[in-house]
Amino acid sequence: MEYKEAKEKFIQSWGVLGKNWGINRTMAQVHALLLISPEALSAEEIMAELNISRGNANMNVRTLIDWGIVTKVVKSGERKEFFFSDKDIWDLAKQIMVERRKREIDPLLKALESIKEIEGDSEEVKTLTAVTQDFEVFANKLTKMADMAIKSDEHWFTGTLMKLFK
Amino acid sequence: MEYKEAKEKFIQSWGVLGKNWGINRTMAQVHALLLISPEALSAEEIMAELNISRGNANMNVRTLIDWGIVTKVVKSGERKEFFFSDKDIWDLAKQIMVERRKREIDPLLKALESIKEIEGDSEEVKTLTAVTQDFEVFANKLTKMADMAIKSDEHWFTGTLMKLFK
DNA sequence: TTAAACTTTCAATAAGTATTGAAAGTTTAA
DNA sequence: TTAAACTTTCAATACTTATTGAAAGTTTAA
Repeated sequence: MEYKEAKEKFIQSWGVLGKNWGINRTMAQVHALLLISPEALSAEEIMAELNISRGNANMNVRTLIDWGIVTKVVKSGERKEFFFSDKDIWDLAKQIMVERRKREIDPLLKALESIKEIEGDSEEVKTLTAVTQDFEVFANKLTKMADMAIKSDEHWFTGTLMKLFK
Repeated sequence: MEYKEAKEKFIQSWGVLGKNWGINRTMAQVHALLLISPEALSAEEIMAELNISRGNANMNVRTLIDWGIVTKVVKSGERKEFFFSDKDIWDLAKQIMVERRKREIDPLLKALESIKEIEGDSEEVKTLTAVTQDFEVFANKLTKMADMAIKSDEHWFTGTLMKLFK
């Protein structure tokens, strides 16, 4: 397979993946492009590679920077900004976990917490209470796992945990 | 808090959660409603509770059945169908894992597999190869974890794994 | 059979999201 | 300063996805 074809396939696949997981397709593609680029790229280069407008490129790059998975790079002698993505897939997964947890899980748990004390003792109340509490326990376990994974310096995921599978 | 308020809060939260994870909001809400209902509900009841049309209710219930997280129930003496969702949050998580893996991860891994052998030895080719292979390893590990979790009869998640955290 | 009770489909349309591109804003070199 | 080089914003618009509701399809009791 030629490089060009492989590159396009990778960017396209990453875009689909992102989309399925609630990330804007273009944002995922910009990220894919930076991920496979040995050197940092300028806005112009991103625009050209992905055939997107300046505004679109800017907006998505900025969001990736907010998420902490892309960094601005200044090159001496160059006026424009360049963008680079760390190539460590584990660091990437960690960042995404932190981000999504902050934006989604934490607010959800807060909402569930407030539901906890319902008045009454009908079957309906019992069911809602049970489901809510079960889910809370489940979500807290996931959060704990993620926390541990995120905080560990060594790659817990591929270390401690994976030993279980041999 | 009153039951009605708590119920609405739960359904609304579940909808937002679903949306963030690539699941249609209404489908998530239908599921939430069935999850907290002690008894199976009819299409009519779902329509009334969520203020949605017959077509919409039917379509989303059917998708939930396809996903294996909702079942049809027949009540003797009743002509219409009723719908019920298992209340075990772990079974639910398992089903969702199976579903999403089948639809998303497997095709992605297949695509990455095909990228593996690129021609050339430039920096660009090296980077693309490295990123692809790293990701493949990572995804395979996640898949393996999910597999193990899914296949285990006892609740591996809350058993074996959780002992690590104590 | 048949007709009432129900479920499913699907074209039209509403609602939600992403993208563009030009104008406004900012930074830098001279 | 100023103006060129660049970045950011945002209203207009294109694109995508979800929803409706009425018509078509199916099942069941008599």
